[in-house]
Amino acid sequence: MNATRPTSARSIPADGAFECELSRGGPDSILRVLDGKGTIVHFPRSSMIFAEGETSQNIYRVLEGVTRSFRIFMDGRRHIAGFSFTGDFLGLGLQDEHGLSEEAVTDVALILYSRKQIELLAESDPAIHKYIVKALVDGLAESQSRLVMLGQQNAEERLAWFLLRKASRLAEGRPLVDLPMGRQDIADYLGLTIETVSRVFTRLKRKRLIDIFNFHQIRILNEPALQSLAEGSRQAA
Amino acid sequence: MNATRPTSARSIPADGAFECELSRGGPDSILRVLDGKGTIVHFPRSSMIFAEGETSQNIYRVLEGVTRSFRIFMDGRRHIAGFSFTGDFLGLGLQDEHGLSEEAVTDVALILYSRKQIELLAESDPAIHKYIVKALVDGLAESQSRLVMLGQQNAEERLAWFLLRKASRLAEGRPLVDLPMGRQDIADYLGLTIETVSRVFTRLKRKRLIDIFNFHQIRILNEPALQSLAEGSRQAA
DNA sequence: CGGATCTTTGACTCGTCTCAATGCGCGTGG
DNA sequence: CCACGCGCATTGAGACGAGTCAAAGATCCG
Repeated sequence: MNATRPTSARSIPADGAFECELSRGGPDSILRVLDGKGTIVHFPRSSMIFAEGETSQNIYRVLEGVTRSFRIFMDGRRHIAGFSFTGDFLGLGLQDEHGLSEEAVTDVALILYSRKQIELLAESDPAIHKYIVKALVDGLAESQSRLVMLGQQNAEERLAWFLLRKASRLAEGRPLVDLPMGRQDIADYLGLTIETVSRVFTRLKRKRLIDIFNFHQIRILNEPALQSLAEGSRQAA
Repeated sequence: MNATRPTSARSIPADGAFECELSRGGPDSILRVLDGKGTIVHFPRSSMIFAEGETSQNIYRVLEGVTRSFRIFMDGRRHIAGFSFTGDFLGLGLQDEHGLSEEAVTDVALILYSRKQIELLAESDPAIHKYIVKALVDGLAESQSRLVMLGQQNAEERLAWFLLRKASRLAEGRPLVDLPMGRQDIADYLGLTIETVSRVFTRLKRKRLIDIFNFHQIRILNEPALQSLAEGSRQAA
């Protein structure tokens, strides 16, 4: 509704960080085809990138920063469907009326493609098609994992699961976790309240499993213990 | 582990129910290509269809009956990922090590394809490829819906959600719900305990929202009320 | 009919939510 | 530069919903 409109800016050319991004691990050579096809746009922290239906028009790819996709309900609750980091696509698997909006958690730079553009590319290039299918399958696997988490885990297990996931994401191997999002974001993502999240952070700190520098910087002190917490009852028999 | 092996039977030819099935609504004409390619197998109620890794070898399609895909954890808990009905594919989006097993809820008849078979077909026929991608996207949408359910809804809302889903599934429009699965199955699917499921059934009955003939036959008496319960806080603001 | 299996119901416990107050960090303006 | 206020995070007390444990009822099938 009252969406903060993009701070336009198709100025910045695809250099520097962009090139660097494309060479991040994985089958990104495939995606080099997308170079120069899109338009770069910037959004300030907490601004809305798209609301609901707009998704069907465009597809974005994160260049820099973090975003959240979410939905707000009548009673004011918010469900966060996921966070997207550098390299991730936004709106890939979503059709028209999904009701998912996207906001910038930090200042972000995105590349914008038209859906048509992507679809044509996918049809002409089987490698791209394959990549997109893989993204969908991965997304499905991710969802399955979260379904188990939400269905079976308690607050402590959920947060451990979350921390480990972000740790491997942002600092390969190193037990330092950067959490650009706030406590409320984490709560809405894990299906908890902000108070519970906060309490569990404190509890994990008292147990010496983690150390909290500030709101956004966590160090994992006892990774194995955290791991077994996160896996909890999740390990298949 | 102690999986009940299939009652073999590749005897029954693809007639009757099969033909009928293929003409059920939707883009099933596309799937006619799959006719005669697969092998028909039968499984008795509660027998295991495949366990974990086997998924990667074959892909099944339900001809008749209902199945559940699930995972068992160390502590004995079971998470049900979903139920599959006539026409559904089993193991489509799953790669190798998903840890999902599949069991027959009722006696079932399945058509079995090799994954290779499907992949070749998909490569040669873009319509099939498109169909599979659509199945993946739909699966993702389904998962998103369940994530909201598990993250935000209470027991009553979850059961209402479940009943309406099954109602539309098995008896288009008519408010009669057939539940081939037991209470424990429903509980493991909704992330509740069997006792809670049972209590909520009773509560909905006392509220005159539903009527319970027997364990497996439910009539929806007040669909709008059930609907608003199911949507609860789900309605987007 | 009898036993196995599944469901329902009840009493109690425990975890998370709710409501409310306090604390902390940071930017703004005096 | 400090004081203030604002937004966010933390902490506490109490309520409530779902889980647990236990027992009684249904239902199915031999």
